[in-house]
Amino acid sequence: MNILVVEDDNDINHLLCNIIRKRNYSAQPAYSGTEAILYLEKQDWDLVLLDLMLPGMTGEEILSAIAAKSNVPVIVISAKGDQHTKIDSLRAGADDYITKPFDIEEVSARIDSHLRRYKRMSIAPSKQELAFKDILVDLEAKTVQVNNQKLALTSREYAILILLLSSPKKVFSKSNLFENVWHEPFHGDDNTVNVHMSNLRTKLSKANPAEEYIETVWGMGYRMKS
Amino acid sequence: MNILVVEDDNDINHLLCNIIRKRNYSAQPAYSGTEAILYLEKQDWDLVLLDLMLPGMTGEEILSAIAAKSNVPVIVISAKGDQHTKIDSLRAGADDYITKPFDIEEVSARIDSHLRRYKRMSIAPSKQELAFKDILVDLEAKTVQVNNQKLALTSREYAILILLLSSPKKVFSKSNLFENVWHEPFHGDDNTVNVHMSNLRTKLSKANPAEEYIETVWGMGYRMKS
DNA sequence: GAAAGGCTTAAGCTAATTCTTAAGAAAACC
DNA sequence: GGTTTTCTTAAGAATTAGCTTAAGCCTTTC
Repeated sequence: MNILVVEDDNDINHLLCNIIRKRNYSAQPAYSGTEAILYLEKQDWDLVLLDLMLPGMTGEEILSAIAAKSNVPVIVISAKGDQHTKIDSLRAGADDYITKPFDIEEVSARIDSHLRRYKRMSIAPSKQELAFKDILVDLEAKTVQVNNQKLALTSREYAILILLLSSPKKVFSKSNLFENVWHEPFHGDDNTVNVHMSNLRTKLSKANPAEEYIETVWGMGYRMKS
Repeated sequence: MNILVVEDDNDINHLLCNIIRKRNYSAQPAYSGTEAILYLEKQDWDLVLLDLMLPGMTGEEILSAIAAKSNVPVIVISAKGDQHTKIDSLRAGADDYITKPFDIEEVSARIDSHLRRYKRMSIAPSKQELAFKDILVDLEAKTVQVNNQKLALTSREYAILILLLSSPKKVFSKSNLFENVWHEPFHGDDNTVNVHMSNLRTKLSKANPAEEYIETVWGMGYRMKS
């Protein structure tokens, strides 16, 4: 779960990030509206904590800018305690409104509440895909297309492919693969990864003999071949 | 949009219903926990406003009873203003917590905010029917037709079918199914889903022996067979 | 409080995948 | 060229996932 914390005050931002990390979510601080917009464009977020009083932008501007970029839930955390601002923010697209000074436990509980709801509901929408060369993975349907042909992979092979595709430039060591696919520690004398990798490569190259998709980085591990 | 208002005080219940109707949603008053549960079983709701202090039930009992019946969002409206109760309620499943005496405009704005979010994310937004091959589901009447025959499904079977049909291409893992149908965390050694799936398949294929509707994706879960 | 229907659990069974092993081939390094 | 690492292959064993059935429990209904 990735949470973006938009707050210009350094101390408060830091405090909020700590609350989030204590609950084992990842927190990314942003200190201005423009910085926040950049982060929103760059990747998907599960929740935004937003201070309304940012330099150079009004609260409504920020809220509508966020709404234009994504439909991520937004919790406003603001020093403005008046009903007028609160109601306007909620009407402008905020999902919650907490006034400063805030109770840490309450912020934590509200974050959890929104994430819980969001998680429960994100069953249907947003199509998620991974693409690389002519490999196309539909993460929801868990199908793999190569060279316009459907590829039947076992769940292990699928897990390996997904992992490699998640960071195509990264070299994954065998122990790295083992931890992420098998969720077990790796014992150096194990040929299992080799065999699975071989099987995966065979299936990929059957679908498109002209391409080589996975390369071996000698002494290091494996990586998608770019 | 149907909103259930659970509040034993007649005047406040009436006031809340009026707020809701002013925004052109329909409001249904309930004056006790047991009455609320009955309404929850009888039909689908888009939102619940809930007073925590009801005769005969504690707040947490009500919240978990609601969670067991459906995953409708719940806004708690309570006279208890202490942080402890607030945080406990949010952790117990509430989506929002408003303290009495409340600001009418704020309640209104928060209702809108939750409905907006729910609508944007809900599984089958504003659709009254689901169709797939010759399966026809009437979501209002909760009836299922296959091959022009009415199919009598139990509530669990129905819930499973609805979930699968909501994203026919998506593979639903067992834990995924469990969370969405049973509203409980999944323990790996549980055979329940298997059995229900088997029963559902049997009923479907009795109605139309020629078709296979649900396919098993080995090691991943289940999906509608396209 | 008896009956019916629905739900869960347990057990046996089948099918599919995964692991292991090992030996020869191929590739990379020095 | 020799050494090391990695790849491939294949077959059998082991493991795991899934299916089905039936019995017992629980809840609802009358």
